[in-house]
Amino acid sequence: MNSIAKILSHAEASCQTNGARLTDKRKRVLTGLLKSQKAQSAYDLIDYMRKEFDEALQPTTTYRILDFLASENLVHKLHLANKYVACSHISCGHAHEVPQFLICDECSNVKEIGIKKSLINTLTRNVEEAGYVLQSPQLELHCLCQDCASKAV
Amino acid sequence: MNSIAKILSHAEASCQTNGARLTDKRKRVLTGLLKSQKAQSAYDLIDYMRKEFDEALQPTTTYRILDFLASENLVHKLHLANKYVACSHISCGHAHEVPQFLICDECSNVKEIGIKKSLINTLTRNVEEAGYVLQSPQLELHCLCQDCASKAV
DNA sequence: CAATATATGATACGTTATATCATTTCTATT
DNA sequence: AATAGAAATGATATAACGTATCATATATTG
Ligand SMILES: [Zn+2]
Ligand SMILES: [Zn+2]
Ligand SMILES: [Zn+2]
Ligand SMILES: [Zn+2]
Repeated sequence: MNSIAKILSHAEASCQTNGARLTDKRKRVLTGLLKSQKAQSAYDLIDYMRKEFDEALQPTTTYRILDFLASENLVHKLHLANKYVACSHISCGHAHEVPQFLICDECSNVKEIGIKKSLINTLTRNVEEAGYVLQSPQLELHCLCQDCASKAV
Repeated sequence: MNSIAKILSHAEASCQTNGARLTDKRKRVLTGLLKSQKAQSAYDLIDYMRKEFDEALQPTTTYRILDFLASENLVHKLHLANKYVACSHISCGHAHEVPQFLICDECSNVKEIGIKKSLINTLTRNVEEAGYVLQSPQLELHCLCQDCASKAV
């Protein structure tokens, strides 16, 4: 079983646990995002799906499916870049932690890393001191990836 | 001298130091953002300026002016919310630090606080461990403000 | 004043996202 | 299997966000 098939079967199991339906269409969109190996805007993804899989998606459908996949933690929405990226940890088994995204400003490469507990604590404390309540500690950071950083020298 | 006039004179001085021109139009846009007391999208601001000051702004002009004000650190762009907010520290005198924004998901209220050095260090270390280079440590966090949090109980 | 740089006006267009209503597919119950 | 209700998808239109381009006006400098 290749890697994508394995991820899909994990995704399917995870949805089943939550009483959610990973339909064929949703599965194909997820597969597209996985194969593309990068963050894509909804419209990027529409183009990609048409070119690579000859599948016509409308904006409405695409956003709906991406929202669904995000609600199942199979896909993450990067608010900073207006893009969507497949979760890097679908087949890990463990519960999904709060993600932290490193977004390359040059090439849109995205790395998903876990946030350290201590950092979340510090953040939460900062926010509380300011009288606010933290809703989601998901972080998105403007970065350069290794490749682009080395080129930029 | 009322508070806004005071802020504007600081802003003017700051621009002069940088060899930048705070034109009348730019000053009026900054005044609008200051008076509105909250984060606004470019189009929100266009509406606001028309209603409150009977000033017609085109999108192009508005974005240009907002970009200018942001480059002078008089206004900050919130990438997460696609909104702009007047800097809270224009008349502080001290050099502008890397800001951290607490954005109320309910009412769009924004609080600007400084990032603690230790937090920046931790972030930078995390990013380096992942092989990336941090471009800007500006943080934008989904929160609830005090008012909205108390209502939500 | 003339030459240059900076700022603004005006029009069009491209991208991103949602609203709305119709149709199809799935699920559960009889 | 038939039916009814829920969930998913299709289709069309439109709203919201942002930029490209070229023309005009204003400020700065020599
Ligand atoms: Zn993930
Ligand atoms: Zn890169
Ligand atoms: Zn500021
Ligand atoms: Zn609020």
